[in-house]
Amino acid sequence: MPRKDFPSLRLSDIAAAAGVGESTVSRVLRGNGSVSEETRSRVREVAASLGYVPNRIAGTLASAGSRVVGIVVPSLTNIVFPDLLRGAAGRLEEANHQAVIGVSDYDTAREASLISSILAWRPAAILITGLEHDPSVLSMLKATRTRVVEMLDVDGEGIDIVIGYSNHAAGSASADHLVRRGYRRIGYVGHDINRDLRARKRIEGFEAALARHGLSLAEREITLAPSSVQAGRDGLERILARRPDLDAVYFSNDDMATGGYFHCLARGIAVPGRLALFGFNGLDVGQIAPQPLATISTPRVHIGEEAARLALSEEPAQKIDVGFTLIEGATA
Amino acid sequence: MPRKDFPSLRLSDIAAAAGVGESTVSRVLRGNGSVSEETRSRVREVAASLGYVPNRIAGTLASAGSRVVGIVVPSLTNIVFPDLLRGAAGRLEEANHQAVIGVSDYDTAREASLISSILAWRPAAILITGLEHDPSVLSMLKATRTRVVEMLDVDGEGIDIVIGYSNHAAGSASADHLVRRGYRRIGYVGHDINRDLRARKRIEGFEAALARHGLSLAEREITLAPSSVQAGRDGLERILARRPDLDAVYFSNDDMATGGYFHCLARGIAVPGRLALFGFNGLDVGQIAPQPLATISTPRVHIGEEAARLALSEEPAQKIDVGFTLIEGATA
DNA sequence: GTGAAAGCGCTAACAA
DNA sequence: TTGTTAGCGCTTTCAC
Repeated sequence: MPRKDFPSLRLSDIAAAAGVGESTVSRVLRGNGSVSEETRSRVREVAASLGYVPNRIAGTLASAGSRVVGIVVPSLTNIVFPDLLRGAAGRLEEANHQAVIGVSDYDTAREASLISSILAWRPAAILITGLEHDPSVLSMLKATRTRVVEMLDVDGEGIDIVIGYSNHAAGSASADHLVRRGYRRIGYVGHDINRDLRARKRIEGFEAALARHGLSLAEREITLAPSSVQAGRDGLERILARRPDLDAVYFSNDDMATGGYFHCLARGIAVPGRLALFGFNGLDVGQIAPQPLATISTPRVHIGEEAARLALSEEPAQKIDVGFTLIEGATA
Repeated sequence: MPRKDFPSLRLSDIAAAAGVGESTVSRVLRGNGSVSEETRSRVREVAASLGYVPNRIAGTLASAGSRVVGIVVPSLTNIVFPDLLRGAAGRLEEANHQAVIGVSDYDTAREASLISSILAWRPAAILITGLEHDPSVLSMLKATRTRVVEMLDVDGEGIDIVIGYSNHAAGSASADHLVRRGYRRIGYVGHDINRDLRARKRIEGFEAALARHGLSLAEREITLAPSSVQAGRDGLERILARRPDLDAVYFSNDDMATGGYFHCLARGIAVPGRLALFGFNGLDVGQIAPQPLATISTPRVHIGEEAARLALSEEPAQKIDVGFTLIEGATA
């Protein structure tokens, strides 16, 4: 039964026990400054034996440089964001920094409030997704002059550092591919694009490319819910009920497309003979399926890693397009 | 181009600008203490217009009560842990707390070091997974008297609060189910059980139950890698190469089982006629497949939520078994 | 209802 | 190489 206000060991306790001054203990524990080998080991010993855990709150306040990095993601349901976190957390740990996370649930107001409470910890940097934010975010970030990295998108203006890929271009590339393969009656099965702005940019890019080919989307089916395998399966069923003549369907992402693929398997719809399927993300599950999913793969873990690295760097503001890779797969 | 050491606005700046004392500003901003409506609104206005963001580092140091909760998970690759985080992060946000996360990569030494650095932030509580930890973890946690919640497992001794399910019992229930259905030549396809101790407890429970039925595992195929769809597909292929006569395979989790299912689809192996498949976790993807996967579903988001709630509560140490649900599915 | 002042536990000059 | 001391920005008595 732990208690909250429990006077834990302080630096001065260690100093007293080791018979040295506080600053000496501080030097030893932080490994800087010069301390004789003898005192050094004695202090370490005492600290360890007493189970001393330095108070970083005090340390940070005194040194005005926190080792915290805030990360705000819109969701944890889609594996894309855990991937991003994984990359970032790994790098941060190497650099001896701590990740404070927030989940905005694709809500810009909530994102703003999460950012504001993270800012209260005076983080060394803050990592967020996308380029569209509540106006207050911009002013808070500018005012605190915190290093900011915006991830996963390059279609627009960034605040400081931007690293990602063009969702618009990814959508276009998907359309070009389907058209090149001869598909003409193409439908779209998507999830809530009012909230997921990157999915929206993809379908916009997709339609723009179709238009360049003199085509347009034959039908669209949009679920007002987060993306999921279930939503993809149901969405495909509904769109086919309305337009049984579709020859290809573009999905808002791989989860959705996997659901669509399952629908085809269950109903005996030949893929891609009767219907082609195209996703986005390049998830493991889509690639291991009996027919690897045609999709676009993105280097998510890498983006997280680089975002963390840049966040802690002194590099100037910049926009980095890491690109994407079209996977031909076997469903289109 | 943000700079690190930038003298941000302090409480005293607001106090000066509003023409009141520091303590008054503090009272207003924290909404306690009595302040006249007039001063209150004036202070708020000034603070807002100047874009003041309180420094929680200083606040926490002064009040000795951090609003940080540490969470250490072994991985983010398996959606189970993001689910846990999602549940916990939601509850923490409601309670105005911040989540600091660490990813241990199933390494107990790294877990210990993550816990120790999180402890340096004097968190209100710390959430970890499983009941097996480096001995140092126990002593650190005891020494700091931090509230601890261990999640996802109840098979063993806990430190403080424990919330999860019995992996051993889940394994046993899976075996009982397969045996009841008439399967006798049962194999196991698993991932690195030296690191994933909960997967190990499941297969131990599974074998114990088989033994009670007078049976034993016909064959086992273990990949020394994290679980994945790919590993499951490859694992099933290998185990069948050695023992083509298996009539059922138990997988270490649903990702693995999904891979196995894909292998069967690709090779035209009739499921469950020729081979039954059984997983663990009850993931979305397994349930939406043409044949819903036989598996055991666990309330992961709920565990995360409850863990967060309990972590911030004053409840006594306790162990909560939230149980699990066997999903018959159509693959066994 | 409000302000002054004493810390919270550490770091970082500055001395010695 | 080591100790002393003045803050870091806030919260919290304690006066008024």
